[in-house]
Amino acid sequence: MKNTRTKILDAAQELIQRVGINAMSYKHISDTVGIRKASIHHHFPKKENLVDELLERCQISYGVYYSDIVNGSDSAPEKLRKLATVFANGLSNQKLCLVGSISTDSNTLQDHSCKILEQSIHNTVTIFSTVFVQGKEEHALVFNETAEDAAFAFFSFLVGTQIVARSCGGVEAFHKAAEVIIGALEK
Amino acid sequence: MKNTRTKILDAAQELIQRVGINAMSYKHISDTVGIRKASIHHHFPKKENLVDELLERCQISYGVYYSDIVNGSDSAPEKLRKLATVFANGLSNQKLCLVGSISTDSNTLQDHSCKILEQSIHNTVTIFSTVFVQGKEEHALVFNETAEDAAFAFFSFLVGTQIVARSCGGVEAFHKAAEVIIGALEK
DNA sequence: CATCCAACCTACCTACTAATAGGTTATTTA
DNA sequence: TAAATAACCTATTAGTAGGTAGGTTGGATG
Repeated sequence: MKNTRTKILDAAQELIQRVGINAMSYKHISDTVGIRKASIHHHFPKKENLVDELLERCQISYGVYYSDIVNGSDSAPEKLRKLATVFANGLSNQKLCLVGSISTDSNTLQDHSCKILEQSIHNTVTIFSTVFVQGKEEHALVFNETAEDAAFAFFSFLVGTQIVARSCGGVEAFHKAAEVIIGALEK
Repeated sequence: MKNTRTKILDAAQELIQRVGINAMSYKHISDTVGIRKASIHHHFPKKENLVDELLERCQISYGVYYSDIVNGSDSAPEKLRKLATVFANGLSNQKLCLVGSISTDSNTLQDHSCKILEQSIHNTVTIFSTVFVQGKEEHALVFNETAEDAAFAFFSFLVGTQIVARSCGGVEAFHKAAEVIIGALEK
């Protein structure tokens, strides 16, 4: 059985991914988890504490998830397709990537949260860049700039396409867009 | 001299681009414009009316802006670079594309606003797609899928990179990422 | 058994939200 | 000049936000 703390984090994450960080409230979490609002403050005194821990948690969980794909035995383009599928799956549940969702509201975050967010993005890009190093070595991916720059571009593309496709086109539009970009990179 | 209605729209747009639609309030607009909160309700009875009009207005203004670039005499890749520069300029003022900013919070919008948002995205993609048609004809851009799909992918990429780069890397990271994607498309 | 502590509660606070009611002012129009 | 109208105001509403004070419960430890 999950403890209350984890239940709060899970509910908060889902809410942020669906409606954004500013539309998510302790009231919503309280309704979802079945606990009083004040009890959430017992676990996370301020909203920023909750956000910080959420970002750190997803950094670990998604890091492992991405690493599994990145360190597999597929070709580089195939790995990019698998990474895109992770985002497509989120989209099919109307859920955005947590980092992407929070980034949009980054101007309303505390300094400390911004730092963690920046670190989360940086770590994700670092994991992604392995695929581009592999792709360059195997001549399966062709791109200007460094592998890190390419990984940053690809991650940003996935974040943006998730956001735009949720409003217009859905999962189908997402997959076509991914095929355009991955196709362009592997020529 | 701008009339009050326009001043309200301008202030609201700037606020949404900076902090998102849910962190923007009539109070903020009132402080910015120097008018009472109730007076904003006189012009825009509900917040959704303001958002709707804002989306329609930006559809026209940005439509013209994009069209100027798209219908110019540059090569297709050069036009993509100019479109990217529009987003880079917004980013340098910490401002996101209005459509991108509102899309992130699309799950908290009224149905009618969602429809207009969808239409705005569709129109933008239609304008962008002209460049990809040109690029294919001139063999300056190479991509799978249709020109519309490629335009959708490119627009989504710009939206996402603006969001991610604002949290991590800034304008410099944006330009490098744009070079990766445009470079990949023109090979 | 006593006390300690985490977890959770009720009850409340201040600040802010969108929105409304109703009055004043100034400009335009018949 | 009189009526109508748009623009703006003050004052207030009901609801929600994040956050706090202080009490209850129940299990672990001395």
